[in-house]
Amino acid sequence: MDHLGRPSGWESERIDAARNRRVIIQTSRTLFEERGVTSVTMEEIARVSGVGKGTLYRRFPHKGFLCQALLDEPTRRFQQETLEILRERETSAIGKLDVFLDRLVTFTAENLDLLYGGNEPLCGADRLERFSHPAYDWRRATVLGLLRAGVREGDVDERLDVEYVAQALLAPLDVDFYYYQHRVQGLPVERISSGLRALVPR
Amino acid sequence: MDHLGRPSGWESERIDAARNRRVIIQTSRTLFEERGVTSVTMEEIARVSGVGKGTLYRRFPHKGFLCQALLDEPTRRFQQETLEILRERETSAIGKLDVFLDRLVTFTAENLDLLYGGNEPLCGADRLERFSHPAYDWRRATVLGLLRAGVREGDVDERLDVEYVAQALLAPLDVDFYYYQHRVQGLPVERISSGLRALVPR
DNA sequence: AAATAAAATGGACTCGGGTCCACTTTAAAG
DNA sequence: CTTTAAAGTGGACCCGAGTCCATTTTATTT
Repeated sequence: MDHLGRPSGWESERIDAARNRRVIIQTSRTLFEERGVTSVTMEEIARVSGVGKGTLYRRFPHKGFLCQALLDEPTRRFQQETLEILRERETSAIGKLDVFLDRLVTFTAENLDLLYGGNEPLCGADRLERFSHPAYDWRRATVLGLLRAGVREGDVDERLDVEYVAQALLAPLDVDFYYYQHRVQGLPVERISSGLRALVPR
Repeated sequence: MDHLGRPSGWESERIDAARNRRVIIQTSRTLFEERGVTSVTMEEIARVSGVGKGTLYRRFPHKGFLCQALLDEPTRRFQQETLEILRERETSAIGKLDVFLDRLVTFTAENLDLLYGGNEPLCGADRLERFSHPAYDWRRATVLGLLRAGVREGDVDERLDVEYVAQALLAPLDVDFYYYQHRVQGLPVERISSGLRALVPR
């Protein structure tokens, strides 16, 4: 079972399991849209889906995984499209980094509710999980690669601690931080994007 | 009652209240040191302190406030000393910003456990609280002031969105992020400090 | 088709966070 | 020294997260 509740690898899913998984995801989507991620409880999702709590928790250890499942398709598309754009030959690494960061900002804005809601249950011991998540790894690796290319192309100071900076540039994209700036302070997306890009050391 | 469980302003605290507050704080300190913030429950703190849960929650709505109370004195001293250093006349604004960020990094490292533990209960609805906390305000205002001074002194590009950047520079100091880099990845304090300072746009 | 093992199920249960409120203590007023 | 009201107290109670496991369903083997 992978982290989105799908059968991983070759092993196949029993039909009752598959049915329940579909029902649970559909129920979650509806409930989340109706009342917001935060105010929906796991108990309720189980009840409305017509399954026991054990069944729900077997695949989705907490609400965050449910949000991830709902974000699965948008995330794939986002990564796909981004990779294609970055494959362009003519742009400089620094230019690509600009594009990448801007796209991350936009993606975050577009999926803010699910991202924010999915962050909620990541509290106690597992709140560091998000830093070892594949999607986060992908971001970090991409930024790191572009920074290194920037160094090679002479646009970035070679003395820069690129490993640190790659991560630090992602910190303002942390969902809570972003949510606060955007929803509470009312900072428009464009300002976040250009502000973030201004942080890239040249 | 202020956010550290102390009587705010002129109103005074009843002696039974004062006694319980002292006992609770002392108990917390001991339990936290013995077993780590995370594994101590509010129930336990109440029980060991010999007070009811209601009494505990009256002053400390959650474990985070307890950690804050324990960090109160170090925080004051830190702010005090920092202000004195920043009052120096000879240093440039950019130089002062360097010092300030470095001090923040050190402070975070020195108090990591309480800071990290205190962040734990900030989950559900109130996880944005940390961004409207006085201590955070102080940081943001200081960085903002120094950036503006930097613009005036000609060291910082005047087109920079200083409001955004002031906040963004604090994002990598977010306790979870810091904890992950330092404790999990093993990044030494000096690298975090110099890496962070390299992010300041000139 | 029957037997068997593995996978899946669901609800009872435990646990801690947090609220509530009837009761007690304090301190100020008379 | 009483009275009185406000402040403080503590434990019963509710709620949702998450675990556990006896039972049921599915898939595979014979």
